[in-house]
Amino acid sequence: MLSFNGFAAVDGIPIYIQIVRFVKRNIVSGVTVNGDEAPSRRVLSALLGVNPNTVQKAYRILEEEGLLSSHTGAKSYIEVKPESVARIRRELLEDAAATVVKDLKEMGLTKEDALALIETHWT
Amino acid sequence: MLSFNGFAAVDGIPIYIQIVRFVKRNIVSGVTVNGDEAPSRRVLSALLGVNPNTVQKAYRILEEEGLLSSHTGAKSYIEVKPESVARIRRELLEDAAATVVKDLKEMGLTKEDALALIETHWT
DNA sequence: CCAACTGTATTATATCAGTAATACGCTTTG
DNA sequence: CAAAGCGTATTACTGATATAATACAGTTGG
Repeated sequence: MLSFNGFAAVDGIPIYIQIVRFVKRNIVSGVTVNGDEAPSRRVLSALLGVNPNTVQKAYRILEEEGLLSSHTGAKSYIEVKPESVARIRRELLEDAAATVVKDLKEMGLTKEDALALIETHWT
Repeated sequence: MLSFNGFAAVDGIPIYIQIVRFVKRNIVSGVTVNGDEAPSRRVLSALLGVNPNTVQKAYRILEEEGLLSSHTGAKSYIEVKPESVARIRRELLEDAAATVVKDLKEMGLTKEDALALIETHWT
């Protein structure tokens, strides 16, 4: 079962986007694998304290990206094809790297400053 | 004059928040210093292609944080007290570091993976 | 079988970000 | 002084996010 342990919503970013990202990251990390059962819309919405429609919005995006298989009446399952993982992994890493590099450079940090910062903040 | 060269808005995050962050980062980096003239609401809004009210929202926040001095009819100026810089610097760095560490760990990266990623993406 | 659960759809409402148009009073500059 | 530019305020509108209440059809387990 796909677990949402460790999911902590940040405000300012739409919840459904955060759900999508969380699932993608867990696929990339290998925590979530092909065939994993996804919690139902109703169950997850109750767990996260959001509306079922918000979860549905996230699930629909995952389905459109070929990462989730849904059929009326039946449970939903994570669907991970190897090529998807490579694509998503590249996508997420590029994005995270580009963002942090842009942010830290804008603050005038050198590469060494940046590396040291990550080093000391890695828990 | 406070320059917005290098400002590139990302979608998904409110523009006024991005303006505030951009100014703060430029203060932290020393590019923007005490007494720098800020572009008027109308000029900056035209430059960024957004509504004057959006810029006003950002400027109001900067003013409330003691980083901008505005008076009806007159130009606005950046107001940087040394203690502000230290505070903002700490604030922004902690935030950037915490975010990237959280993101990369969620994708299953080790500290070494993360450092290598930053290293190769630093331009 | 059938009740419980599933995915899916619809409609209504509230809030917020951002746009748009306009107005007013103050400061600065030629 | 007067015009241009400035900060500030107000109102109305759109679109996106999210909630809420239902409803319906398909699947599944006891």
